[in-house]
Amino acid sequence: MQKKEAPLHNNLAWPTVQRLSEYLIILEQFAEGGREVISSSELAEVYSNTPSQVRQDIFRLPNTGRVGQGYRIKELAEAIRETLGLDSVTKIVIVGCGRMGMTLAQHIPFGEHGMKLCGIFDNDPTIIGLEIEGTKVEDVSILEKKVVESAVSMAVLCVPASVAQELADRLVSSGIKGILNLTRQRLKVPPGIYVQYEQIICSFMQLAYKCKQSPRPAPNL
Amino acid sequence: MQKKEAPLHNNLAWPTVQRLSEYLIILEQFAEGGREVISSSELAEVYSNTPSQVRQDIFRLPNTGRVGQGYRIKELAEAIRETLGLDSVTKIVIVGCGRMGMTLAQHIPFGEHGMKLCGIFDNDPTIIGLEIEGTKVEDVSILEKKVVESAVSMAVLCVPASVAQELADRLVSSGIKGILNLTRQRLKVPPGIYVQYEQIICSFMQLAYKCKQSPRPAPNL
DNA sequence: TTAACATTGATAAAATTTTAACAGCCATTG
DNA sequence: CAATGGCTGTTAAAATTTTATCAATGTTAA
Ligand SMILES: NC(=O)c1ccc[n+]([C@@H]2O[C@H](COP(=O)([O-])OP(=O)(O)OC[C@H]3O[C@@H](n4cnc5c(N)ncnc54)[C@H](O)[C@@H]3O)[C@@H](O)[C@H]2O)c1
Ligand SMILES: NC(=O)c1ccc[n+]([C@@H]2O[C@H](COP(=O)([O-])OP(=O)(O)OC[C@H]3O[C@@H](n4cnc5c(N)ncnc54)[C@H](O)[C@@H]3O)[C@@H](O)[C@H]2O)c1
Repeated sequence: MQKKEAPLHNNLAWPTVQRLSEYLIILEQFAEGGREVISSSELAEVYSNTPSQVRQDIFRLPNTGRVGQGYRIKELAEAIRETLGLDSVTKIVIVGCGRMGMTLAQHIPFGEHGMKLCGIFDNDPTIIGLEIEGTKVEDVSILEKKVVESAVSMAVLCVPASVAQELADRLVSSGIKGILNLTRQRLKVPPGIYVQYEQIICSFMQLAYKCKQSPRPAPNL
Repeated sequence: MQKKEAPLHNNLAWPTVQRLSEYLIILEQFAEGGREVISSSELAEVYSNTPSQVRQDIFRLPNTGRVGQGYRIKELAEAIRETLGLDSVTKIVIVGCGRMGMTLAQHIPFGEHGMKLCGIFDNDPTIIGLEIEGTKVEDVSILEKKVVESAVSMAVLCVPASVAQELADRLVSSGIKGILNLTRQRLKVPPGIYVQYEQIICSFMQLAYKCKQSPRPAPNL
């Protein structure tokens, strides 16, 4: 069975993109544990879907598995990164360094995923100047300057909702390409600029819906 | 045009559930602003989808809009909450009160969404006893006892990945129904228990993929 | 060397989700 | 009071996504 030439337009289904990003986390964990090869059924077992779906998701990726053998974990991870656009260093900035912004700065291993944190901004004088994981918090007044200078492509918004749109506008006019918006404010952006919304409370609601499907089980201590 | 009787089994499509939870956030913001009525096209404009999809999503909900008039925001919000399973108070606990756990405790308005935070647990003596937004951090050794006592139905895991599975097991054996897992550890749980995974880094990756579709625009200051 | 085995790559069928279309209803206006 | 216009509820069609299936292939063991 021959692998077809890679499709010109790597246009993946959105659900596939979502799963691929999660597979990557799983693959990295396996790799850390020293594992070299994984099969679609093992990955499906961990992810809780089917081997068929895993193969279908991986099908479009440039890298090939070995028929009968499974996938080389490192190669597969690299193929996913490349396909998602994380092959070159993706520059990002954090805007708003309160509790949330600081947690992200300290805790998300950007480097491990082909991204580089190259700026943290706030407007609170007591926060400006703090150094977090090697990055100094800067005054938000120089946001545009820094974003343009470093050709930053993505930003995370962790400011109060009331100023989110204003900062989004400033980011967009500085040439940013995508915004990860953690505030509750829905943003208006021009076409060609992408916004990804993320609300933990929504995950709770979705979980509540799942839970509603069956009654609370009895404790089993 | 007659509204059909409510379907017996309110089995919503999963993408619909996801959108409904986001509509709710939007509706709450409109309500705060004093708005009383909203049309499917206005909601679609803010959410960035189509009026048709909005109507299709709302279609199965018990509450009715007024033909020609739009939806009463409060009624619609209430219908969504009810459908998602947030009509009665859903009890939740936070497990792990480091940076992430603390941010959630302080920042997520559980009460506004039909949920009640009724416990925060950690194993660090310097953290145990702290009071966060009116809830004391307790020793994780009494986790099972408290979960059973209060009939808690959902938990958020914000502990190090290395202890995530162990704590998930303890939660499950205490009768928990759903786990919102913020750690990178994929969890094994028995059937009938639901896990919702949430990784901000995955949102970044998904955003990177969106951004890859077109080149970075020139700044426009 | 050959046969058995496990597992992918690929395709086709099934299922789900989105989009489109429009009849019917309610408020408003003259 | 009748006509108009806006917008929902509902259905059906289109598009997308998931699932099933199986030939092909490298590996291992006899
Ligand atoms: N998506 C989620 O799940 C989630 C969870 C928690 C919080 N949040 C949201 O994240 C945002 C931040 O939350 P937080 O807990 O960090 O709040 P916070 O108040 O601790 O932090 C906000 C930060 O923004 C800074 N700021 C205010 N105005 C600014 C401006 N004009 N320019 C630059 N910086 C500015 C403040 O100085 C502060 O440091 C809020 O909108 C909150 O609702 C989202
Ligand atoms: N999903 C995301 O987007 C995201 C973002 C940031 C962090 N995280 C994850 O969230 C988790 C916590 O991150 P953090 O920044 O809060 O780390 P942290 O180290 O600040 O907090 C971990 C807390 O767990 C407590 N803990 C350790 N062992 C425990 C046990 N057995 N029982 C109870 N409590 C215990 C520690 O005392 C500490 O307070 C980590 O797994 C991290 O990877 C996820």
